[in-house]
Amino acid sequence: MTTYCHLSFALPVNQTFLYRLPDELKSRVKAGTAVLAPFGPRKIKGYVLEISELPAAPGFQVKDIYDVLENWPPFPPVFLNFIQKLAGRSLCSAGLFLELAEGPGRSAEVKEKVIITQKGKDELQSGQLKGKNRQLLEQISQKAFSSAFLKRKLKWRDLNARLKSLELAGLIEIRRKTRRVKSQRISSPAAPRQLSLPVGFQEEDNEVGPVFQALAAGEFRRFLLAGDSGKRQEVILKIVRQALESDGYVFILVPEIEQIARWWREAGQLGSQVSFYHSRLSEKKRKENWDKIISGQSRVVIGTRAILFLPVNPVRLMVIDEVQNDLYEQAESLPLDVREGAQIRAKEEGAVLLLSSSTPPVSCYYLSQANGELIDLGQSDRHHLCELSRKEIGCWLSEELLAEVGPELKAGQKAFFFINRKGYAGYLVCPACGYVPRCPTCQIPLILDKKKNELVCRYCEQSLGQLETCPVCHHQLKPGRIKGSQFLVERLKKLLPDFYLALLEEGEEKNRIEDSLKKINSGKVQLVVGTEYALPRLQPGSFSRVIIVEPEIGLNLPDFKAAEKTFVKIFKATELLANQPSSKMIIITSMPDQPAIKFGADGDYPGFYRQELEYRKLLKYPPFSLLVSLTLTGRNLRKVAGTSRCLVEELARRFPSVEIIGPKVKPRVWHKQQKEVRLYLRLGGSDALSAFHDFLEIFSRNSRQIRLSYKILF
DNA sequence: AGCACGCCGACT
DNA sequence: GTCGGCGTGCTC
Repeated sequence: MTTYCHLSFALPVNQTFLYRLPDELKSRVKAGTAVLAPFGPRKIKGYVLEISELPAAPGFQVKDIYDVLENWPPFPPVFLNFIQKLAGRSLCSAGLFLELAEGPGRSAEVKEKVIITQKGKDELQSGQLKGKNRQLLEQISQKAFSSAFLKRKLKWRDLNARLKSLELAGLIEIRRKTRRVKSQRISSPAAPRQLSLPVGFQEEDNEVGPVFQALAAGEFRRFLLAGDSGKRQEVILKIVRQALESDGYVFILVPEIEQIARWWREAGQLGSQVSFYHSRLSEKKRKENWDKIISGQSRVVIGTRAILFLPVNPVRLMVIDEVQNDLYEQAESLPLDVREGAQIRAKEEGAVLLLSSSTPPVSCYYLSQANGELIDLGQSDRHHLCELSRKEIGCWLSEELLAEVGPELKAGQKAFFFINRKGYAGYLVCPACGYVPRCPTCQIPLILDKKKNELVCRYCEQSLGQLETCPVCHHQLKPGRIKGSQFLVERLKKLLPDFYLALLEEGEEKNRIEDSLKKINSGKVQLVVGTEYALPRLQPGSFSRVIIVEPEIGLNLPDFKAAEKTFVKIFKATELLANQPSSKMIIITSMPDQPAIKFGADGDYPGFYRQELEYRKLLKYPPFSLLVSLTLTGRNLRKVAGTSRCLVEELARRFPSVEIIGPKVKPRVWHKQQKEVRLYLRLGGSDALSAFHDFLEIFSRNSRQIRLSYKILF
């Protein structure tokens, strides 16, 4: 009998590899242990998923594990199960996720310095070196650099091979320094106690009774908490307190780092057992918070998706705040939706999953209601006025602005202009022939950025300099009808010169944004212009006027959630108004009867929900069908495209009822190393999902060099 | 991913 | 013949 290990690497290879475990390492290796193993010509870190005794050697050559890497504390078994489930669902290697779960300084870091030798200097001087080798030696002739720096600076594919051969020739020396991090002196996590909730909590008439019961039972259950944000906050804190009565952890998940702050203030009443965690913490802070969480000193963790990978156990409650936010779906580093990842963990941990939003996704609300998972706390009454104006924004500014906003500002009130487009104008147009400059790769109209004086593509972000005249008929190009934030700022500064103005949008300098927010909160700045970026950053209830400019621009996008997204934005903007009769919301739009706009303006979620559900039913969109977006990635676009065609054929054969939309090449792909092709699929219902998943798993295993991932849209 | 290998065209 | 620039296949 020989002992073998199944290793998973943090590589885009969805497969485990078998190694022999030498006797002298046996005592230090368990499932989850990080080890160093030979892999082709390299030696890399891998994770032990399984240890097994096999009587005979398998039919291929098996190498030995080389060494054990420090990792403390070990991953809890429940956590490892979660990672394996996650990997199975994402069609990718568990090692990729386990790497995310490594705390600060869990394993040793290797630093390489590349130094020129005397022989190297001589040969450089004598001029017998040519080409890339010469360039490389010249680079390091004065000062030694790290190999990581050279990789960044030179961007050569064959850099490592070159370094190796030059080292062998004795022209350079590579000094390797392993920075062994001190093993952490944190106390090991306490063993989970038997869950014991106080008996007195069963308030039958309380709407959160079922949540308390699920917590007590310690089994997975999901709830959607809808309704007014103030009430929700209160209820969530009550549930968190209850969960803390037991031993485990509570995770509060927010869509972006900036939203941690709000929870941090609220959770203050829970005392010192609260920590926050996200991917952009400084090394020191990360270590500090990590230690607090792992040791169990902090059992409430507020943070972004990074907290999904905290290797602690047991987790009793997971809250997903702002569950409608599509940042959860767009998580670039994850091959699946964060919300689905959280659900997989909650299931594994036997935790309660609490989805929370004042504007839940329509399909989420529908399904929760159908499954008895809905807790709707209801909306609070709105007291503000609402006005819809069909005027064009330029007209409105010159005719009504001073009457509407001027007196408010003089009285010390604040006004917020919401415009969801950056730049000066949405496009340029030739007044004579109608020519519109477009992005040569993405084919969409270019945005005029007056500040930088250039035309920018909002898909691929490339800028194309300024274009003064029409290339067809040489007339002067004019800004088009759809205006952006820069236009608004320019006009407002002219029309209301006595008041300070702040612009809040993505891409502004971080310090400047922070400064602006401080001045807005202190009342020094009374006039705010912002895009979607501004909505979660401004204080709710702090404005007496909110003016929404042309919210309809997103409605034409080919996205079944376009209306829902528009509704949510308007709803969020109304929440910025002080809830009193003197407050007023003004929407400047050419579609005042559009349901998303109308119901958004009234802050009427039930109204919008009923209307939207009707459309979804008619068009067979979620929740009345299962919509999946499927992505194929790889180095070679021809291969990716070929595989996608093959996949479409196979799908059509095996799942005749599945509707296939696409394939489409993603517009951004041209600028990335990895090429991407995307398909949209409509499955009949969720019962088809597991067969679909199994098929994809086999298909992905058979198509090497291509990565597959799919997200369920809802 | 990262590495080796192999093919090809450009340039001595 | 040699160098650099890809594309391709493989890793227990």
